[in-house]
Amino acid sequence: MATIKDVAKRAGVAISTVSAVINRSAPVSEDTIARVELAIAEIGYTPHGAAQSLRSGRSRMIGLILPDITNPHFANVARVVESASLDAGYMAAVYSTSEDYDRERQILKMMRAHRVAGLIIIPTRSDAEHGAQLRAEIHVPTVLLDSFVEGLPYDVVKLDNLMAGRIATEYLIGMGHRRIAVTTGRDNITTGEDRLAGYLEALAAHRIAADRDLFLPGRFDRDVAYRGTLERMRRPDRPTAIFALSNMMMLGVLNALRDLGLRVPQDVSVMSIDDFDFAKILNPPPTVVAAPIAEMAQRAIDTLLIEIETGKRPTGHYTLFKPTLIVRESVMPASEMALAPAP
Amino acid sequence: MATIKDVAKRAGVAISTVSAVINRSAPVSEDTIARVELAIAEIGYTPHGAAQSLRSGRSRMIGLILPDITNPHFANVARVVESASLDAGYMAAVYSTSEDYDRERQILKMMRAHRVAGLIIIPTRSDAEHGAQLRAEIHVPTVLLDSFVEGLPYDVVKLDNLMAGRIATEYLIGMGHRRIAVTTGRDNITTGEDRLAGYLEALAAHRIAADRDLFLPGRFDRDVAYRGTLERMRRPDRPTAIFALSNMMMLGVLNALRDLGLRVPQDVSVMSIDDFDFAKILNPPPTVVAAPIAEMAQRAIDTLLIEIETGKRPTGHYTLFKPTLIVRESVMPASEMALAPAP
DNA sequence: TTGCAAACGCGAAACGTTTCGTATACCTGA
DNA sequence: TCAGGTATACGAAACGTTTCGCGTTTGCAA
Repeated sequence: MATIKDVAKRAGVAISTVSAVINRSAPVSEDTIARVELAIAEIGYTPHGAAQSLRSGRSRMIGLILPDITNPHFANVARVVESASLDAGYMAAVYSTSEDYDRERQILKMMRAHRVAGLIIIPTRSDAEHGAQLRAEIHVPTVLLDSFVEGLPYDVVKLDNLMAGRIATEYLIGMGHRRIAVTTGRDNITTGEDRLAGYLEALAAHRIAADRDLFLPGRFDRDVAYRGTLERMRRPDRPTAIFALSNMMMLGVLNALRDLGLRVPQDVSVMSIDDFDFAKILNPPPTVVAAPIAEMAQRAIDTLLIEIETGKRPTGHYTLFKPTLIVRESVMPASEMALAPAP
Repeated sequence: MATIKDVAKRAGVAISTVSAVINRSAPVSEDTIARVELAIAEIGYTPHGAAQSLRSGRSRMIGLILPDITNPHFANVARVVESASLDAGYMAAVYSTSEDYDRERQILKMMRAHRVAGLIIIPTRSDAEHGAQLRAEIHVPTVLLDSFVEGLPYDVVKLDNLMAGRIATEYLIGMGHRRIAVTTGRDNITTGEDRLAGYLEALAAHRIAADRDLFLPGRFDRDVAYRGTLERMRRPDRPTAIFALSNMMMLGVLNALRDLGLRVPQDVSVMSIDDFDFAKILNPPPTVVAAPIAEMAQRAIDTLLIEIETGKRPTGHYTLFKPTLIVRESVMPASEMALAPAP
């Protein structure tokens, strides 16, 4: 491969001059610039990234760590981050943790080995212990996306999850539902906790007693939500609506309902948080509270790039995005529901 | 950050000895190994990837270039590649082209700048012109996944698309369908061409005349397939079944059918190629011909890593994977279909 | 004409590794 | 005892850049 030396020789200038042209880092005459650029084009020279980052101490790589690229929500994030970083001249490395701590450590180690310039993390746990671990392993500008981790001084970009939970529940209540089941998230992850808090707030505002018998285990996992729904819906005192705290869990809920022979929304209304592309073609298309994923991801990468390029310390600042209610067909007024006999 | 020099000082050995320990590249006494490893652990040293690749000429990075990470098919590929490369000590950079040639060039340039050790490409065009372009821009071991590009000497890992098209069509014919519409792919992409060829082969084997009026434009795009289906199904002589050549197109077909008030499979049977996770919860769950995506991706990355590590020239070899028929509920015997009046 | 600043270009050091030729110490067999 | 081999450790060069301190040239004012 051609090196800067080859370019210099061909253009008849010093290596340092070529460097100055490439980086526009020192005044060079028009004439010389032209000669150098011609030489670069002629021999098809591309600067050696490793050499650049070694010498300059800046790496032009960023990392994106998320739970699972296979989840459309995260795939959308990846898409935006990837695209924005490419335009900014950075190479993005995307990794899925599968919510496995060892995997996460392995990934962080790799990021460290490659001296990434910055990191965007969608954490899978929010507790202080995990925060301490992360803090010990990360030494670059970092932005937390979607959720947050206690005791970490990084900037945070997330949805107003409390509000999302409240909006969804309010809508269900407004449709006359009183027995609203909810698939819960996981301990130590604020996303779920906040959404659940929003649910409880809405209930309280309408003087509806919260009933722990309507909490279905979910863990943000489709299969767990599936089993939880199956189990609960077979028991008496069935809820008239189910509120899934995430899109994956909604899929599990829908699946379970289908297997039970329960129709949506005639037998049970369903709604969830976080829209996704395929939602529209589900049957029925689900009513959801949607997050502006693309804008959030864009904000995260913008924030990160600014931090990297200015060397500015993170503010530890929250950016909260507002959710939107998207009404489709998976919820019907409680009064109109079929008086289906329990199976 | 700690450097190898710090480790050497702390362990009381030469830099080259530390290097030998890290890479197991030269005999070092047990005793020294222990001292060095202790020092590494104590100061939390991680080798500087850029320095390593600069000096050694090997980069421990690979690139995965695909059309769109947001498509579950490709997300699954990414997952496998990412995971396997991590375990092999490589960092994977995943990029979506959006089937945009300028984007692809930009990505390739970035890959070149970072001197990736190898590339896995899911091409968006198969023609010789594109092949020549790629060939000019790629100078590292490369594996072509899913499709292939004319005139490129790289190894290819793909589905037996002809067979997939044949199996799907045979199944439909076996269910008594004679007027089978097909959403076509795109020019210059063998994946679609081969699947279509399989369709035609099956028709011919059963002495059913192919009818160009049953070819719906698809371009592997959901929206195009949507519009194509809408347009065709409004005209007389409707097909009794639609064969979508990819999962995304199937989504478009389903969507169109839904908007037309046509039931699946009572009014039209639908099937497609390439299963995906959400398929199971669609209503009805679609009958598909599935590709073993994970195994294919695994094979691609394995092949690539071998090529990289052994420096072996690519064989230009095809690895063809066999598709599997998965019968679910979107196809019914033509004889049992509702005699729905045209809307 | 002279002096000085600005503009431009150069050379060499340094970034953190790997690699290779060489040095040292020890052991073996004659 | 000594030559020669083996095992281990060392030092320095090199990878392709960026950066910085210096020269040289040029333009302009006095």
